Amino acid sequence: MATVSIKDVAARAGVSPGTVSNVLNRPEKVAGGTRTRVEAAIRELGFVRHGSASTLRAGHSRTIGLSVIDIGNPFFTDVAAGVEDMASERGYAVILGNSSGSRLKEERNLLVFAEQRVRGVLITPSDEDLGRLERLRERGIALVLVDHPAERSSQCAVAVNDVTGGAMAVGHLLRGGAGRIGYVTGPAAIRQCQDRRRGAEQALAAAGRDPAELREIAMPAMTAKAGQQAAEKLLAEDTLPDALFCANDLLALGMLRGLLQAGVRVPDDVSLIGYDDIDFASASTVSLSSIRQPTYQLGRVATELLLDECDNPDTHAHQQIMFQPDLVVRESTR
Amino acid sequence: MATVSIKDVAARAGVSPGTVSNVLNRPEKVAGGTRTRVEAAIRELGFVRHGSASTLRAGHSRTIGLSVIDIGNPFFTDVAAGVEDMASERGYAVILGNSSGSRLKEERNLLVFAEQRVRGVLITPSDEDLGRLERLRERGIALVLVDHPAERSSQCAVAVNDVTGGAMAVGHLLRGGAGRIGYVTGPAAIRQCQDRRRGAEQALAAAGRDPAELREIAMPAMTAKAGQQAAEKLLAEDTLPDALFCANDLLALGMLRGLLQAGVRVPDDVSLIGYDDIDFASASTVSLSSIRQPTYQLGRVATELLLDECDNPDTHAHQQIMFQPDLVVRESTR
DNA sequence: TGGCCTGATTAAAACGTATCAATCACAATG
DNA sequence: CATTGTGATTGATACGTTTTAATCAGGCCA
Repeated sequence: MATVSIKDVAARAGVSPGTVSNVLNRPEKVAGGTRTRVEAAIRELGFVRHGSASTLRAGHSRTIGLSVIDIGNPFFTDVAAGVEDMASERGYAVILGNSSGSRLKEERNLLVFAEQRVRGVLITPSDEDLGRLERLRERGIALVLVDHPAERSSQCAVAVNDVTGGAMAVGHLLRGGAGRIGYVTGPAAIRQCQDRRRGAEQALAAAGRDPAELREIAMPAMTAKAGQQAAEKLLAEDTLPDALFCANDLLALGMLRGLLQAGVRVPDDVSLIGYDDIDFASASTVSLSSIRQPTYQLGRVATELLLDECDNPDTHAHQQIMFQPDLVVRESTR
Repeated sequence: MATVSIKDVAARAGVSPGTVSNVLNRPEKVAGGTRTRVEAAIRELGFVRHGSASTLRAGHSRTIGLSVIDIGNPFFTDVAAGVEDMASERGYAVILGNSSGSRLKEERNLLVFAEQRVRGVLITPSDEDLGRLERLRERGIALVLVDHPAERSSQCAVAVNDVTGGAMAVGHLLRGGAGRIGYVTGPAAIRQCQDRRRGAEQALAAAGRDPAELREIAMPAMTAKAGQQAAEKLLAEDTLPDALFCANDLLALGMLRGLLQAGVRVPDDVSLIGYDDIDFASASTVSLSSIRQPTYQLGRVATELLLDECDNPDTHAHQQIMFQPDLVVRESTR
């Protein structure tokens, strides 16, 4: 209750409040003797700076906002870990917002961020309408898009090349001698699904095949359950494809289970590759080939860009960073 | 840049700043006509309340701190989702801190929370020394322990009964006719591991067996990889146990893979049960029996308790809530 | 000795809001 | 009509910090 303020510290150390503020913010400006005296007073009184007062006066805070689509998804969890680590290294706190893919919740998160006067916002937008994000920048809030390419060069963005990833996956299947290839994907609205399909088609074209050959099986969700349903769908048909590319590992794991239970051998009868390389990809009974993304790194770099923009607004050059994914070959592909 | 304040709104609506503040905080106190006029002005000017100024003046914020041990663990992710949902329903923002099991990082998180003058803190403590948490309460910051039983009745806590869970798991194995039972666990310092073992021993005793029969295989980590290593360890011996209880699902999935690859049939040769019922438990090739915990609910209830303590500090009665886990029987056990 | 410079310290103002006592308008009551 | 009461609104103040200009104490040089 008895909240101890900078004044109490000043009184105890026999200096003025301004000096205490200086040892807090520009220690080099204050003489050695007084500094140690003030630091002692701080320790003795258990003073901790009132962040809100500081923010109010200084005009900016030491927090950033992070808005993700689904905190339950291991992909975003890894990103968040990267963000949190980098932010905490630089003395920033992270306010977490989960949009659950809902535009309404995303708006609400952004409002909270604005109220808190966060220094900047990291966001994986829940849809393609980015106009409203521009309004943030007008308020002086820095912005970095995460796992989404920039629309214009006047903003920062970090992403992983999903087209390349799709091409890697299907290229690998083709090198394994695959004939008919299926693409098991999620909702058409999801950009990542589209990009990965484009990559798959490019790989087919590069191999002198007709991209239209790619057989698409679209599911309403990207979960293991949906993957198993996709398997049932395929098994009800006359012939199976030689190889399957799943738009994420959850779909692939469900598919794997569905196939194995029906007596289909993986990879002997059907090759199978996923995307994301989540932990469980390597732990499944037939370990899963997949496309690895530098997820944690994505979070770290995005945060670094954001803080750079905050700390050096004039010299800061907006960057659009595109990471490249990696092919991870395991047992599920020939 | 041109940040619009409550004064600008007041000028536009032709009222005093105090009235605008009332519209914001106690709309029922202000006459209908002026209220709509003020609300219009707010909308037209794009005013958003300055959270820091509000916090500074009011003496308390609309944020809570959440400190977890490992944001990469699906268990904590689910908890965080529950926290985030409940907090956002009640108009609170969540500041996330990841301690990574490091005491130092935990301290740093708590400092950040204190600076931000969070209304309360939700924490899964990284070790058993809870004394320092008391100091938070002295600062007037509410506190709820998450997934950790309270030490005294003067604090709130929510947890899941790990002893019961352990007993459920081993009881189920015994009913399936298991003779020799193994317990695959993590570091001894982890309270959950100890509690689950105690439950397992109780189940043995209740069946008229000697608790000392329980064969313990301790691993340094609780990951799928560690689970597979545990399998190798077991397979190197003369005889396998009839049944295995793993302290979490990651260990169990690794164990499952190790056993199946060695040609051991599950559940025909060995029954296997895990703990946590993570998503992937049901998606593995032989779906995994497990102990389900109300994880998301844990986060929601913890947040509810915390906000109750914040909003009704006088009538608030500290509660220690202990949830009960559920047995989920799938294919991996007889 | 007087003037000037430098580095350290201080005093005071400002940030945007919430709160509380005071004021106001006006209707109801005696 | 005078009084009281009620509900709506206002004005002023304080919250804890940062920042800027001003002050101060010495040291240096002429």
